[in-house]
Formats: sequence, structure tokens, C-alpha cells
Amino acid sequence: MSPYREKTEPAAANAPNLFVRKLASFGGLSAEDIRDLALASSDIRRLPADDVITAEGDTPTRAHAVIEGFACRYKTFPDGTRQIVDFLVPGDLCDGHALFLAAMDHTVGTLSPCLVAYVPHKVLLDLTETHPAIARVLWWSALVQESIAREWIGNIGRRAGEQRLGHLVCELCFRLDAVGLGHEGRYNLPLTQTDLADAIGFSTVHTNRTLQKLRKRGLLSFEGGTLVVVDLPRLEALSGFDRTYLHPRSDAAKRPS
Amino acid sequence: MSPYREKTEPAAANAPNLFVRKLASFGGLSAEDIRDLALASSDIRRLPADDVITAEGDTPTRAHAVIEGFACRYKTFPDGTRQIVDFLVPGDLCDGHALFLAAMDHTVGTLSPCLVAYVPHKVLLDLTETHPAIARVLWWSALVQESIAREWIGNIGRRAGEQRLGHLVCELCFRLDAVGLGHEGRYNLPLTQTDLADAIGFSTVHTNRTLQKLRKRGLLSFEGGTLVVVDLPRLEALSGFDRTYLHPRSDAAKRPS
DNA sequence: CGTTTGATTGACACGAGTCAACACCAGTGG
DNA sequence: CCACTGGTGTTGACTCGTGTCAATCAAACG
Repeated sequence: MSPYREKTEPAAANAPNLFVRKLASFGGLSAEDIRDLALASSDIRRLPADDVITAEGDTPTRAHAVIEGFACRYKTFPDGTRQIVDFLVPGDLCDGHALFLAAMDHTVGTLSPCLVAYVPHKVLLDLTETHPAIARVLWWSALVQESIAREWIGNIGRRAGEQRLGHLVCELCFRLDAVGLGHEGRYNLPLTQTDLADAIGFSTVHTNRTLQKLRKRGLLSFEGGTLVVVDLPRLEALSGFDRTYLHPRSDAAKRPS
Repeated sequence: MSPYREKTEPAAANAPNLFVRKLASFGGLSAEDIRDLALASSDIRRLPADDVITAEGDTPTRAHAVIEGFACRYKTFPDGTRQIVDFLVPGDLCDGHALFLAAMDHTVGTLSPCLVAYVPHKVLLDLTETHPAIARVLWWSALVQESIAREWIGNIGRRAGEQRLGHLVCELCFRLDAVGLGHEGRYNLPLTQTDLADAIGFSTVHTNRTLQKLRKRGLLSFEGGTLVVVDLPRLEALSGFDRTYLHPRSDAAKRPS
């Protein structure tokens, strides 16, 4: 874990953090865009695990981006169950939609201790007006989020058992790889089986049994917050995973003209 | 059904169609913005039912908006099943994400005969550069789409039986009402039970039986392409429906400053 | 009229939920 | 140092919601 950063720490103020680097990966940002974006997201704070970043129903006045650690979006239901609708890995913007939509329709909370950048809406909105390229990359990131959400609908609606869980694991691998976390199939992933269950719409018991099946197939292991994917290609094949929906930079989003 | 419109029909060229009116409802568009947007989307063509507007894997060079009729987004699976991930009602943009994302990660197809506006990407991109307010409303519409997708994840992942189907019906009611379609709980909805099943992740048989239960409760009827919602408040209560996620204009998105 | 598409019904199988108990581990406090 | 606690993972037994398969029916259609 990196040390707590003072929000006024001068060295960190201009250095592009993971949030900025992820946006920059889309392309089209000038050095000035990147500098100003880094400046805008230099107020970075430490949050404990299981903390709420933005609650359902809120009308936040600032945006948040995960710099380090894991968070998720979830909806809670009257009967107490919850549905995780997305995981947030380092670099992800937590609540970009709140920039234009009045009320949060879901909660964003940490799953592990996190470093989170606080960016006032006013600052971000001003940036989008003075730096059109920044508006464009934020828009782009919303589109990728949308694509991921649609994939989840298909995963939960049509895939069963091992495929469903396997698909989620594949997605996490690729998203973590994309930000340079994880090496040789090992990922530090502070999720409980209950978290996984809430994400794929299974009960914890069934998630546990499904995890065992994948383990017995020699595809992965998952203990104590460490995910080890033994054979990613086979897991992808089993799960029907196709990375297209993640729109990875390498195989090319369109570049702004 | 309205008559076929020639793409060069002068009277229609500048009149804001439903697509433009929906975007304008977000606010912030000047008369000039609206005029130019209407002009850009004046190439309107008729498509038959069950036609593909944009196929998975495509890299389209134009955007499409439904002006009249119904369409849907769906993903197909190796075993032949499909998952509908969103319905498109008049006014909806079919493939706004393709403006920045290279490949379509799902197919968009018509469910009924449709009038569809064809807007070349180049035209739309130019508009976003010369008319910042247009960029903003398109971004906004992507955020609403994202919110709807998340709600579907929760619906499919955590709600069962009548709640799940009822929730979808409620959403369709509100979205149709928002564009002025449907009166006193009657909606012209050219969906088959198979379509509904593919949307909520049920089999057609189970969808049929669930529909019967809702009918026996006196909440709705659905025959021959006409949905009649007898008691929307009770259906909402049963389904745990909360319209917040649709971010209706009336209870206030934030207006651009 | 045959044909086709969509709705409906019944019988049966199975995936997944529920409930309950237990194991294991890390804290925590006496 | 040990008892106690709470969180997480694991297992078994049982139930039940949904899927599957197949047949029938009604309406639309060429």
C-alpha cells in the first residue's frame, strides 16, 4: 500500500494518476489536457473498506475516481438482498453519470481500503467546456461502462453455473491487466464469495459450489483475496468470453479526428 | 402508420422529429442546435420488421435513431439463444456508442416496421464539435442508457417471477408515456411473448405462465400487440418499480450551466 | 385450405435457493 | 494465554422455481 498522500502534496499534484492515465489511453488528449486533468484529480483521500462513496438517492456535488483498491456499484432491494452491477478497479470513475443526472440510482462503495480522487463537479464541468478533448474521453468512458453493463445483462440472463462465474472472472482479469495489476495470472482481489454471488445473481452457497467446480477443472484458485487463473484461454473458451465488449485500447477504439 | 417519407421531403427536413425532441427535452439546446440536429437527422427511411439495423461486430459509419416503431438491442449466444439487452422506443438513438467505440458488441434490430433516421458519423461528430450543447445531450442520453442497463442487471439478477416481468412492463409504460405513446394504460406494443422472455431471461413457457398470473391479479392484459395496464400503481408496488433510474426530465436532471 | 407463427397447457427434470450446521481464522478483550 | 466473537468458507438435506420437451390450439396469411 502506498502511504497516505496529503492533498496539497506538490509532487503528486501534476503527475497523472491512474484515473488520468486511463482516460489518456483513449487518445486525443494534449499535454495540457493531461496536466489540467491531473491537477483537477489531485485531491486524493484514503477510505476504509466497506465505506460508502456515493449513496443511492444522493445528488453528489463532486465526482470520485478509484486510484487504488477496489469498489463496486450496487443496488439494494427491499428484502435486504443486493445486486452488484459493476466492479470498479483502479482508474475507474465512480459516478460520472452524476455530472448530468440528478439522483444516484445506485450506491458506490469500497470493497477494500481505497485511495479515491475527489473532483468537484464544477471543476470537471468547467474542464469539459474549456477542454473539449476531456469531455470526449469522459463521454467515451461512459460508453465503455454502458457496454460492460450490457454484457452483464447477457451474462446473468443467459449463462448458467460455471460459465456465468467464469465469465465474470475473465472480465476482472482483463480489466486488471489493462491497468497493470496482476502478473502471470495472479491477481490481488479482495472479494468475498458473497461479493461474487451478489454480482452474478447466485446465492453464496451456489457460488461456493460453482467455484469448486472451476477449481476441480484446474482453471483457477481463489483464496484469501488472491485469484490465480491457471488457464485463462481455457476459462475464456468455457465461459464464452469475448473481450470485444471491453473495447480495449489496443484493438482500437476510433481515434478522434 | 404514417406514410413513407422521401428523404428529400422539404417540409420534414427542418421539423424536429421525435429523436430531436427527446434530446431537446434535456434542455440547453438553442434553436439553432435544434434546427441543425433536425437537419442532420432528416434522412428517414422505412425498415420492415425483424430487420437488422446494425449487426454485432460491425463498424458502422452512421448512427441510427428510431422515429417510429420498435426495435431492440440483443446479443446472440453460441447455443442459439439470445438476450435482449434493451428495447428502443421512438426517439431513441440506436448506436450512439459506435461514435467512439470501434466494433458493435451487440446487434440492433427492428421488432416492428420502423422509420429510422440515418445520420452519418461524420455529420454527427462535426455537430458535436461545432455545437457543444449537442455533444452534451448525446452524452446525457448515453448516461440514461447506462442507467437503464444497470437497472436491468438488478431486475434479472435479483427479482423473480411476476416482479421481474412486471418491472419490465412498468419501464415500457413510462418510456412510452414519455414520448406521448399510449393513452389511459393502453399501449401499442408489437412484442411477442418470446421477445419478453428474451429480455427478462425466462423461457417462453415461463413467461407465458407469469403473464397469466399478472393477468389473473387484474393488473394487465396483453393480447395481439396491445398492452393494457389496468392498475399501474399496483403493478409498480408489486414489482418494486422506482422510476428514478429513467431520469425523467420532469423530476429534474441537472441543467447545463 | 394448408402453412406458419404465436399462445397455451401438461408432465417431468434439474439447477439453484434455503436452512442449518460446522470449520477455520483473525481479532479482541479479559 | 485463552475464551469469545464475527466473518468467511464449506457441506448436506431438502424444496421449489424454471427449463425442457411435446402436444394442442387459435389466428393470420398466402
